[in-house]
Amino acid sequence: MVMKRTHTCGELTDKNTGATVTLCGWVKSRRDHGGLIFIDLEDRYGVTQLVFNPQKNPSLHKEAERLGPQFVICVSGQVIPRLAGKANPNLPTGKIEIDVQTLEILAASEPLPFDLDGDIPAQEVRLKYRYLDIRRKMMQEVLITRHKIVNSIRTFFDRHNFVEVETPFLTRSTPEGARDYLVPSRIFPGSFFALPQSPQLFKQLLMVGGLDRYFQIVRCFRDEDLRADRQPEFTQLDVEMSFIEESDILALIEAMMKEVFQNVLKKDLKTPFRRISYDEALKLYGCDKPDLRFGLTLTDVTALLSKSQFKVFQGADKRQDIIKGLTLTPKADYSRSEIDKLTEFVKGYGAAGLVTYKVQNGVLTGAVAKYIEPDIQKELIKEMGAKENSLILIVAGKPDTTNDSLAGLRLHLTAKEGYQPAEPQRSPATYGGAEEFSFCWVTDFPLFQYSAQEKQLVSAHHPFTSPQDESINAIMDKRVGATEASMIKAKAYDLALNGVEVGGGSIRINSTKLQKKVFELLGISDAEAQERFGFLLDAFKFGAPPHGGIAVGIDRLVMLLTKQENIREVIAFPKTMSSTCLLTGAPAQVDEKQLKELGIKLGL
RNA sequence: GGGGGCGUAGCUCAAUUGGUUAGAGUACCAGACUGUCGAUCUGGACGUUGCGGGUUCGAGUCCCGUCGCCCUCGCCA
Repeated sequence: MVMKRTHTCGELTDKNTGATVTLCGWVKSRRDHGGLIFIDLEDRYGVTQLVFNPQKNPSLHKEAERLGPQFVICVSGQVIPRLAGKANPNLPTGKIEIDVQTLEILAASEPLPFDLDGDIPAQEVRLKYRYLDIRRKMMQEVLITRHKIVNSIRTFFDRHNFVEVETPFLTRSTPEGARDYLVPSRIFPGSFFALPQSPQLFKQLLMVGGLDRYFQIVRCFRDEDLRADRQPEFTQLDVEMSFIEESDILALIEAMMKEVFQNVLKKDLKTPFRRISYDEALKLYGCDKPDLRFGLTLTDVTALLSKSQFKVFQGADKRQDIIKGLTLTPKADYSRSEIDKLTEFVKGYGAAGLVTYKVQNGVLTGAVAKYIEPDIQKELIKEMGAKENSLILIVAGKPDTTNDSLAGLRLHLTAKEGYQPAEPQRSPATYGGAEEFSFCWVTDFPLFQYSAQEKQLVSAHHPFTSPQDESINAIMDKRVGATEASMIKAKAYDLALNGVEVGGGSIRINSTKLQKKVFELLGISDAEAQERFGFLLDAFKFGAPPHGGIAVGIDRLVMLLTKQENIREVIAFPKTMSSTCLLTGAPAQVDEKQLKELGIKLGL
């Protein structure tokens, strides 16, 4: 194959002096002195300066005057050293320039809607002209890093004897609980495919198929409202293995991450990652994806403060409420308005309010301090590890909202205070961004959660998740009530990185009998189970090996490793917050003819 | 579905308690200029202040509605 260009715009140095070269690229800038014209020619590898000298070649110089920003050109010429003292030390190619002998304009360009080197334009503009946004260095670097990460992952799994298998996009809904994107069937009007929320069932079938070690880098689709770290279509590393246990999966992913960090970031990642049980995570951090880069842990003071006469707290334990809080030291100087803002913050999570005390002269002060009995005050200060000038922040209420709001408050305060240690004794040496990337496994998730909405137990993970061994007998032998069931732990695990959930998985049930029992507890009838995933249950009749796996969110992982604050930044063509594509205008209406063919009548 | 922020020239932003002709930088156009590298200098052109309504002598500014983008709660592993 004959390449048009002999070099890229980033590789020529004084070592190439004298060589005749051909370069292709975009005109980054033209500096026209009336006489000499300098062109910065750019491609994704770098920038090279071209010179047009009217005395050497008048007609070529005339041509160069026509060149505008972002014209695509191809030039041939000789690599010459720049004049003494005129080198540009900021460029790898700064010691040389190209004395152009031939110029071909491959494509002209209209003025761009925004400056590639200027301030980053509004999201509307970036997404509408995403191809121009991608021309920016920053975007290219992120996309290249993403490629390297994915490439490193593929190489890792290939070397460990995994087989990448593609699974269908046109399929049935999998039991993950999010809304499906539906695709109408033309052959069967009124019937629909669903785009997969994940390849969950297929990967289990691959285990039944004896493939033993499967992985896939695969697109998944969920029709839910978006967030800074959520897109309607996103990419997962999907993994499933047979004849393994939970610890095997964790170790595998740790090894993979270590390799990715080494290959892509040139950083040594410490393994094994920290492990924390779901219960412990909830207790100390109020959430199941704790950011362990810093301390500022929560303290449960339900028992103590329920005894108080203060009616916000009194009898909380009897109402099934909890009282938890955190202590900032030394932060008694928070102003009234700052505290009001924090109160508004927790109210955003549905908390009734925020009770705040300052510790001064060994006692609590603040608007509502007088309602707390002296002996309880003393005990509270002790339990919360507070000291002189500490600020104690307390939320009371339903467990979920209390934990949610305090987990949010913890992150909020940490960001606000710049990772300053609140209490070094209880959170040793974990402040100050000492750790750039803090992975942790959250294990021992509950198998079920009670859904108040449905008045029914639902799967915390998905219905094929195996309970832990000690609970299996309980489930099989006797009838398990709702409260007992909510105590059962699953062989399920999540991977959190800097407070972001980047993965999750489980060991699956491979016993038909146990699966039946779990469906029973979930209120799924035999008929319904057969209807929704009968094909999986059938498969399990024919020798299903014990198996389990995990899925890792590639977009989120790339986002964290490239220090981006939004998932859009690591996706070439992302959707807006309202799941539209500003570039193509999708979703869009379709021809009446298309609808008719699909048997669809709009009832808007 | 709820809460919040933003929307002014192609782009990034400004515009005093509501005040008279809505500015700046950059990009664009024209001209000048032989060592620049964010080139420089001179001049020019560029606005339905997202859209619709209202209050007012007067609205970019206040009110109501609506659309778009972003953040967040719910939702979503």
